[in-house]
This record gives sequence, structure tokens and C-alpha cells, in this order.
Amino acid sequence: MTNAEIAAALDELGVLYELDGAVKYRVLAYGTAAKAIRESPVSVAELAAQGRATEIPGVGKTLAEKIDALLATGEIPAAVKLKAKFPPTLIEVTRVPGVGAKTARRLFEELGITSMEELKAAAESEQIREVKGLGPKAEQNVLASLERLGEPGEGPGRLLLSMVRPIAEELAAALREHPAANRVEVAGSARRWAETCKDIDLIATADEPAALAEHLAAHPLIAAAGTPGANGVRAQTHNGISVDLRIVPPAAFGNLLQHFTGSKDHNVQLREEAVGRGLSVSEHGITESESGEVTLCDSEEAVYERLGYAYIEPELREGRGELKAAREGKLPKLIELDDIKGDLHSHTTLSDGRNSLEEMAAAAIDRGYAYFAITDHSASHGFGDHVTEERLWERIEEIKTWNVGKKGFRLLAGSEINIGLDGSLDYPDDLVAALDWVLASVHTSFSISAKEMTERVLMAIENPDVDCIGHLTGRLIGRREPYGIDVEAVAAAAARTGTMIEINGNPNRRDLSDRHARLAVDAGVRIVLNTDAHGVDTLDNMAYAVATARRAWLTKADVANTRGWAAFKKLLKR
DNA sequence: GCCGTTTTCGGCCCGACTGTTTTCAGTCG
Repeated sequence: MTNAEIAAALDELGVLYELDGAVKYRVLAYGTAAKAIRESPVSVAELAAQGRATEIPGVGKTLAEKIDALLATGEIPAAVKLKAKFPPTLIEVTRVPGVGAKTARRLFEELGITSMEELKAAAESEQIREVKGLGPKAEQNVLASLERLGEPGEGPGRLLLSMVRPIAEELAAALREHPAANRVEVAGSARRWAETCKDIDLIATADEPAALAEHLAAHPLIAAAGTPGANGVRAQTHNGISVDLRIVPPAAFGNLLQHFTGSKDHNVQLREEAVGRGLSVSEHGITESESGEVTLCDSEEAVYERLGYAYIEPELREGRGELKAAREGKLPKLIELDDIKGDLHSHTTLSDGRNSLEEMAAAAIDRGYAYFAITDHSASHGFGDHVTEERLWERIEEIKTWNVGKKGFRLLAGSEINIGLDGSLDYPDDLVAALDWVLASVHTSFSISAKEMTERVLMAIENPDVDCIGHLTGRLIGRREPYGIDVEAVAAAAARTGTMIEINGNPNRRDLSDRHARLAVDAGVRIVLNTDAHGVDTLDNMAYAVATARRAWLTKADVANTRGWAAFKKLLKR
């Protein structure tokens, strides 16, 4: 059973308890535990089998027992009991925006509504207004919500960061240029370099706030906007991204930026700890509970300092232990884009890339890299763009020739070699050994069992000529789930053999994920940050690899390709 | 139902908005 399935079962049980009128903190406990399980980098089913489920934050004795029952029988007794009391279709009614569990229960008890269809019928026939506390407006809202849920596509879905960030940056730049603007920052998940974003949050101070809000509403990227005012404006881009501009007095800029950068988990933990020290934190300032004295902060640094923390980089603000580390002065010095000395995963027109070897090498030199690996796909890649043995031998010679007379930059002859179903590589050993850099990746047969996939990759890791494993879990964010693989076992073997694992910077992949990367480094694995560029235009994806590494708490030392060529070469296992 | 630099019991973030209310509950971010 996957983490997602376990999490869904606990989420469902939480809703059932809420329908049943449980105290809200109990309901909350199910939600937080489900979130932690969904985001766990290791298999919770395996953890539970070892009796270690309570190691997950938010899972105590009771929830561990329920997870055990779920894994053993496929269901949780408490959920079975409650489903006899409330029809299962009532659960989706609670997910209609604006409805919630309290309202759903009253609609069920007083009108007998058990499903979305019955909810719609009741709203249309003006029955909902008969329930005390609900009125005509509630009926309109229900119908509007149902209509929006029915629309395919866009909806409230989350968008890939690479779709959102450029738009956020362009809008922020346009606002900064306006004469009324004082300070403008992108906040929210885009600022934290999260994998996906729900919307764009912009924070500003301005001499004439209303004029700045109007400027955003009139921007060519904006399709529709609410009424611009002194507090800002809500708008939508042509491709359906919500944009929220908030304008505040300069004295509270730090409080607001901190608040709207989030994450929610980070802020909840921050405020809980503050309460313990007699302080109340909100976007409007920090209030001392006793005296009522309010501190406004014009910078985020001041917010964290007032609360007793070292400054926390946005990428770390996910509620994963950063507050404790900041209080104890144990935050890592995060890796930066400028630390990167080379890129070790790229494609050319020899396989499925868009630019030639010469063009890719020139672009790498432009970036100030000291080395750059060409790693076209291997012999069994298929799609008509595979590289035969003969062609790769020629490529090795081409690169040798290219390197003659070059100072301070080295082009590496590499390959992204397919890992076969049995863990073997699809080139003969002498050819693999002749390469400067061997990246091994899985590109076929994703649906084998986790055990088989793990053994397959472990076999490649044990190969003395494999330097690095590419995009370990094969995920495509929002499109393809990672395939089942025991990342802990892979990391242990990689650490033991000196095999590196990449963080692939393609914004669709970001694989290793931040959580897996942190797990791998804790296990002693050396990480490589790569772009997997298929053209000179995607060499910029190194920013996403670096961002993922930062979200994994990685330092310059944790990443192999922050070293110059001589030092990097010493880290190779061959 | 979870959890511990005030706690193994008694707490558990903060504020805005909405719609329905005569002071607030529910929902959301």
C-alpha cells in the first residue's frame, strides 16, 4: 500500500469523525498525520511493518494501530463503523468549496442530502434556505461551487513552478519599474521554490498604493482583475493563474512578506512557539501578550531576530525542523548557483538534443563552468535517436580532439546509459570503461515491483564503471508518480560504493526530490546537480537543481560538482 | 489524537471573509 493510499484513508477517516462531531483537534490530528505520511520519503507501510510508524511526526499510538489494521485488512474498523452511519458519498459533499463538514451534516440530517447530485437538486429547488443558519446566498454559492468543480482542466489544480515563476518575476519587475513602487517581492510557494504553485503572491510598499494596484490590473499578462485599491488587487492571468497583490505600509513589510511566504506549516509552528514565549505573531506585527506592545518589522531578518531565530532562507520554511535549527544556530549554509563548477547530464543532436556538441560546449563555457559532460542516450534508447557503439566510439575521439589546446575547461565524453531490466548496461564493458563519465538511468519497464526495481538499480550501482544514477525515481511532477523503489536501500549502496546520485534540474522532474536528497546525504551519498539539458536554452535549469538541493538543506560540500575538475575527479569511484 | 526549553495533562496559530446573525459560526488561506 502506497503512502498516498494510507494518507487518503486517514484523511477520509478524519472527515468521517468531523461529520460525527468530534472535537476539531482530533480531526486536525488526522489531517496533519495524513500530510506527513503523504510526504514521507520512505515507505510508511514498511515502516509500520517494522513497528516504527510512530516515528512519523503526528502519528501516535492510536494512529499507528489504525495504520496496522489498514495494512492487514484493507480497512480501518472505525471508518467501517462510521460509513454505516454516514453515506460515503457525503464525504465528497464536505469537499464542495464553502460547504465543510458541519454544514454537510446538517444538510444530511435535516434534508436527507447524501450526495453532490442531491445537494445540487436541493439548491435548485430552494430547500437549502429552510435550514437555520443558511439562506438564499448559500444556495447560490453551492451552485457556483458545483459549476466550477464540473469544469475540466485549470480548476484549483497546482501548476508547475517553471510555469509560474517566470510570470511572477515578470509581474514583479513591471511593478518595480512603476514610479509609485517602493519595494516589491514575490512571496508564497514561488519564493520557496516549491515544486508546484497554486497562485502568485506579490507583496509591495508604495507611495501611491492604488496607482500601483491599477498598474498591475492593466498589465498585458493580466486577463481579468478585481477592483484595484489601496490594499492591492486580485487578478488572473490569461493562462488562469491567480495573482494576489498586497500593498502595506513600509514599517510592516517584513511581517507581511514573512507571513505570505509561508509555508503554512512553518508559520503555524512559528506562532505556536511564539505563544510559549508570550508573543502573538501575525501579518500585522508581533504583539507581546502581557503589555499589548506591538513590534513592526520592515524586514524578515527583524521578524526572525525578534522571535529568537537566525534568519531562515525561504527554501527551508517547510516546517521540517528549521525553527529548532535556527534557534540553536545550526542552520546549514546552503549551496548557491555560483558554487556550481560543471554540469554532468546533457544531450546533443547525436540523440534527442536540439544543439550540437560545439554549441552546448560553448554555452557551458559562457556559464563559467570548468567541465561539462555530454551524455547522449545509449544503444537501446529507441525512438530512432539511440547511439550505436560505433557512433559512441567516434564521439569519444571527437571530444578528445575538441579538448586539445583548451585551457581551464574540459569536455567530458559521457553517456546516459539505460539500465536494463536485469540491471545490466546496453554497451560492452570496454566501451563503458573508455568513457570519462557514466550516468546510468532507468527509461523502460517502470511498472515492475518495487523489489525488482530496487534490485535492478542496485545492480547498476555495484557496476564499478557507473559513476552516477540519473533521475532515480522517474517521477514527472503532477503527471507520473515515482516508480516504486527503496530509496533508503539505494542510498546505502550508493554511499558504500561511492556512486553519486543526481538531482535532475528539469523542472518536471526535480528527481531526487528535496526529501529524498536529504535522506541520501544523511546516508553519506555524494550528490551531483545536473540539468539534463536537451538544448542550450535549458542549461538554465541548473537553478531548479540548486533550489531542490537548498530545499534539501544541502551545503556546497554535499554536492560533488561544486569542486574544480581535479578535486571532482578524485571523488569518482573508478 | 498528539505532544513536551513552562506540561505525561491540558493545551493545541491568526486573521479575513461571508452570511447570517443581534454577537457569531463556519470556512478558508
